[in-house]
Amino acid sequence: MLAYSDTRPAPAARAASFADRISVARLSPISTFTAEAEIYAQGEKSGAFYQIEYGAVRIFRLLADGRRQVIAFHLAGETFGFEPEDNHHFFAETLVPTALRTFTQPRHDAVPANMMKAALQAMIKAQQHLLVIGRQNAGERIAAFLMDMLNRQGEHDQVELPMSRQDMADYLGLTIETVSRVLSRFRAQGVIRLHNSRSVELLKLDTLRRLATS
Amino acid sequence: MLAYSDTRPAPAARAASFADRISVARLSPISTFTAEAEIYAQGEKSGAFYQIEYGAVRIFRLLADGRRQVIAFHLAGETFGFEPEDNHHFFAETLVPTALRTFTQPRHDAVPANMMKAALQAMIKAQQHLLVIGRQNAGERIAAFLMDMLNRQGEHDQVELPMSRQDMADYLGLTIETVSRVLSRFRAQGVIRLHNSRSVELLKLDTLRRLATS
DNA sequence: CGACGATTTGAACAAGCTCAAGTGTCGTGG
DNA sequence: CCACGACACTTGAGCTTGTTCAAATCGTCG
Repeated sequence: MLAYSDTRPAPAARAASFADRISVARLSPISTFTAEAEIYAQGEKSGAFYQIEYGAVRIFRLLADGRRQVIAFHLAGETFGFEPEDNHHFFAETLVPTALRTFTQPRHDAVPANMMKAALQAMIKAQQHLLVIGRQNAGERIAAFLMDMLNRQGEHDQVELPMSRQDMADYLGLTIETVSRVLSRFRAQGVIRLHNSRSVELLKLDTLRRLATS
Repeated sequence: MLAYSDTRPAPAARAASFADRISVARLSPISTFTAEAEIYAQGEKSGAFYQIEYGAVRIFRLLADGRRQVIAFHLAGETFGFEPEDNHHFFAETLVPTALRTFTQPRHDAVPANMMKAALQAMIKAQQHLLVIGRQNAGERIAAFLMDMLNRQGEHDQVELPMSRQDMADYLGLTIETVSRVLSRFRAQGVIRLHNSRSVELLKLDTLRRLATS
């Protein structure tokens, strides 16, 4: 079993916050997935969205020649799967064993305000990520990624990575080798400590924060 | 006056489609801006969103050292300015003389479905752009950009660019020199023809399409 | 005509990629 | 309990793409 699943119980408080305000919450079924399982595929019929009870998910897109861009990672408590059309524009797969609560999208003319807000936050997040990928160098991208993961995990200086180096590389628009080299450099500089390849301790938070927002 | 404004009347049909379905449409005031004018700034109070009557707009973000990422360009008929919080996350500026219709966001619990759809489409667009910037090379990025502009302008093979090379570079995560070199290469290969630096004729659409989606 | 800003072109450089080999870790089976 | 194999990750060396810095050209406007 991956270190991630062992050390990180689902943050129940955060997980509940969204469902509480959705009237159909108690009707929503929960499905469980093994690690590396497909949740939906690009082009597939959409119509539902999902909240993660526990586990982690990657949303990504492929080019014809196999190049892959990971659009987002989602952790326990977060929601994903909103689509403007009837079909999914991306693939969604689990990283680790994962349970999802499925919500069916209202077919009415109006949409709950908190759903709108969740969608808009996903949009802002994607747009912020554009800056990282478009204008920051490898070190800055990794720093931004680590700070983002830290903020979402609520620990003081400990980050558990549910994804592989390849996933990180495909999220940050880098190669697996560059990701590895930057992490090694950070370790050599005393900026981080790697307990194992999926567990990072952030030793110099101010350095990382300065890099991330350069 | 820029060639863009001279040659491109506002596409009235498309411009009307959104406003028609918004009940407050007839109450919405219109404001006009000169070229290169600020519409709103990052951190500024938000609460309204905008539809372009005529003209064009860039949405962007800055790093401390001046690096800039253009998140999106918006043309006549399109909407922008949705925010999940009370403050703008980005800057919005006009590229050319522009008129905007301002809509005040409903403060209710529910949001019109078509507003949700517009927001989700902006999200998908940003996420698609991540793939371009994260995983495509300079030629592919320019090709994708030209095809996108073509699709939004409705012409058969003619694209008018309301933005400078610097804007294009900051949108595509490249430098101004690389943008210029790729365009020159495309011209040398007979893929495009440059009437002037802001007006492009697409001669080999299939080549561009293949590059863009490679 | 002349000047300014935008764009293009050239040459050298560097960040990150590719290809290749090495190291570590974990699960399985003897 | 230890050996083995598979796979993920790390490290190294050379190369490519796109950047940087610099200069030339173009277009527009007074």
